[in-house]
Amino acid sequence: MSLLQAVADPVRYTVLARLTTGTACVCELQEHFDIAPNLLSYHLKVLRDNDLVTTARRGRWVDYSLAPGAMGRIRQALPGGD
Amino acid sequence: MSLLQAVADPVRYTVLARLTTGTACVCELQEHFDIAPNLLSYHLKVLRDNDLVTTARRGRWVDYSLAPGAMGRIRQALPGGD
DNA sequence: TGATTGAATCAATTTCAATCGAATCAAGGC
DNA sequence: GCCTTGATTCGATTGAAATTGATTCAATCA
Repeated sequence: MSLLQAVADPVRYTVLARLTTGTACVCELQEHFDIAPNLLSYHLKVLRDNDLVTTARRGRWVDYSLAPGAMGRIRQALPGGD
Repeated sequence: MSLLQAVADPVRYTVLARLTTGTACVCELQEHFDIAPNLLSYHLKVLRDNDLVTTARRGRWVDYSLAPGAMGRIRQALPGGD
């Protein structure tokens, strides 16, 4: 799956949009969607596999953050993004 | 299909990238791909439906161009694209 | 007007990502 | 240890988009 395809999904798009404002645990991301936890986990894995997000465990919770340079890489993935 | 999803397809991405350098007829676009003509036509229709390209008939041929503001709309469709 | 070429449309199929359900893992509290 | 909670993984299913094959359209030329 290409970087652009990873971003194009509505759920993953919204996750990225949320993470631009700062770190969030899965449980908080979960509140933004009416989807099963395992489905959100699947989408988060796609973002991880594309190095768009980083994770850090905090006790029982896992915090997700935008990966450094993620937005730049996305912009450069556009047709005009030399 | 969302704007981002329209751009994320490899064929449509390459078409857009080519059109950033100027107008091209379908027959020329065809040379860039090893796909059937009707399949290319399908992808061009997706781009048309998303107002990313414009067309102009020139005799037997149809010229495709980037629609005005297409790149701006794509950039604004990104998570950080306010 | 009949043939040819470039392109678009249509119906049917295939393919792959999104979704679902159940099981598993990892950490903390009892 | 056992239970609960937050999160991930696994296998199977679904569904939307990509692809195929055949047909139709539009314009030019013999």
